[in-house]
Amino acid sequence: MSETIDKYDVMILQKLQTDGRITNQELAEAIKLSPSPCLRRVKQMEEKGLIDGYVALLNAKKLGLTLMAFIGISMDKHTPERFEALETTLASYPEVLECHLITGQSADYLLKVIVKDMDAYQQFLLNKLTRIDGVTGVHTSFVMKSPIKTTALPVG
Amino acid sequence: MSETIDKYDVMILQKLQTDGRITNQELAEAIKLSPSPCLRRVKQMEEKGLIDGYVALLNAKKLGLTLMAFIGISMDKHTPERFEALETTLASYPEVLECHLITGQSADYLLKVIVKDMDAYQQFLLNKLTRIDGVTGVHTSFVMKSPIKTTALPVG
DNA sequence: TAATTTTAAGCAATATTATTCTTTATTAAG
DNA sequence: CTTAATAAAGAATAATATTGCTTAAAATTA
Repeated sequence: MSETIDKYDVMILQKLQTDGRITNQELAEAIKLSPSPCLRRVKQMEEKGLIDGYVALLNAKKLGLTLMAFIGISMDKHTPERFEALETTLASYPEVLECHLITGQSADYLLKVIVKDMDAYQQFLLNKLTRIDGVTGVHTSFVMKSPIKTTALPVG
Repeated sequence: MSETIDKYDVMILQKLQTDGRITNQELAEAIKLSPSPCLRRVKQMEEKGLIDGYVALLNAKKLGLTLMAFIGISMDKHTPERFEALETTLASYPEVLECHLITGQSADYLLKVIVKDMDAYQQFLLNKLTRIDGVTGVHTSFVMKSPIKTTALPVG
């Protein structure tokens, strides 16, 4: 099992992180390799799980999703049951983009949430988040702007 | 200028947010439309800016990026110059995936950072972050796990 | 409601692109 | 060096995207 990532693989990954719909021919040209070995490398990295998948990134503002927030959540008990129940419930809410279990004294979970407006946020908070068992504290930070926003991981 | 998003567009966006490399034929089939109007809709939404782009999502763990952190940053002065300088500097660091200007008393900025290990994190903190002009406080929360992690915005 | 206009879908032909197989080259080990 | 293994290149075929044209559906007006 060759777990080595050479310079060609790195270049492929960098390109695909920027343009996930680049044609194999263009990709091959960009990394100075012919199409067939280029495609083989891509497929191998997909199978290895290095590439999780391909997605379209949408423009939140143009879709009317103007309010983003990071929400710190504190729990009463730190039991696996509490955590699992919370995670399952949150996973069913499409406005929750991310949920992270974090270290630190101020919160147990950190959520990234996106909604239409402040009214929708209020609905989310009152009707969804604060109704989850075990949630004792909620601290919201609204996003005013996001000068850096990338899905590209630092490779190489 | 038709700013209306109908049910076909919604279905297209939902599909593309899950599989950005789906073929136009498969996409057309999925939304029950023939390939040519399907492609036309996709192109239109790309031009309108509803679709920002397409990217490959990589597996951080398999790339050896095992440590993710959210970092709250406090600034001495809240002047545009300070903010711009910080943002420009941060944008040059590939380990910084996101940078958000946020509301709240605990921090001015919230960063999402990914690095190889704790040693790399220390290097980032000491050699990069804390050396930026105006940074008075830094509070780190490490990510233990991320049960929810999607780039798909709630459409429709 | 009927006629008209507008808008979008369907169809078919062409151009691109992906994919596979075979051959050739490069690299590593003995 | 020679041999074996690995990967790249090339060429042929299959799949897909793309375009222009025709037809249908929807919306508007009289």
